[in-house]
Amino acid sequence: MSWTDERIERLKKMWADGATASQIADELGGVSRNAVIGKAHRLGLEQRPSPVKPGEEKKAAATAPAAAAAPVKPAAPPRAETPARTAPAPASPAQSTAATGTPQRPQAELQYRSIGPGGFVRQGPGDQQAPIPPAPPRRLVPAKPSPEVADKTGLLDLNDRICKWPIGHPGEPDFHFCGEQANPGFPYCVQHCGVAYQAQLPRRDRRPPPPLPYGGPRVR
DNA sequence: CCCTGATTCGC
DNA sequence: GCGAATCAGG
Repeated sequence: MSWTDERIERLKKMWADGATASQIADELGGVSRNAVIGKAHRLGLEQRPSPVKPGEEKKAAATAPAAAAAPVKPAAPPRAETPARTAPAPASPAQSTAATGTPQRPQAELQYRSIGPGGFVRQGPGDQQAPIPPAPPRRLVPAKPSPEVADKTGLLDLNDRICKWPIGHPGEPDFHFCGEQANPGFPYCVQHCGVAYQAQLPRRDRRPPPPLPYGGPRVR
């Protein structure tokens, strides 16, 4: 996905409105939170209360205080809205995480509700939330352990002392865990620790093909 | 652990 | 210019 004029406009607008980079990324789609932040900075728009910013200091800048013209900026947060607690704000279907069911940003005072391609509406605490459709009736039944996993180390067998190295892939019928004696202080046995923990090389010299397990790129 | 924005740097 | 990786605070 590329940065078309429209997408840049939306980015600017939402950024100015105080949406977080994640919200913007979700809304735009096809880009990561990092991409949004990177773009925002390249566009020059920034100056936002950052959790990591406020205390600005340099290590090597011990001397030469005169050189800097000392551009003092008040940096008054234009967004002075009081975080009025919104009563139970159910996530809209578009933004709910189906699998986990966990609301992603319940603390946000502004939500951007998509109204289709190219549009969204800002929704403040006072606004009405469209009623969410009731979930279809479901009866949950316990899964029966398949014979393949009978003797293997399953999720429920995990504890601090045994190796949690996954064998196979989640969802596969015989997915299980290593189950060996764990290396004390580590989640894996000695052997798997050797695979899991490797010296950090400079990015330049790193061998891309990452070690197992999983290895699949994160999918959204 | 989750979140956040900032920064770096290979591409 | 782009954005993943990383950093660092809450």
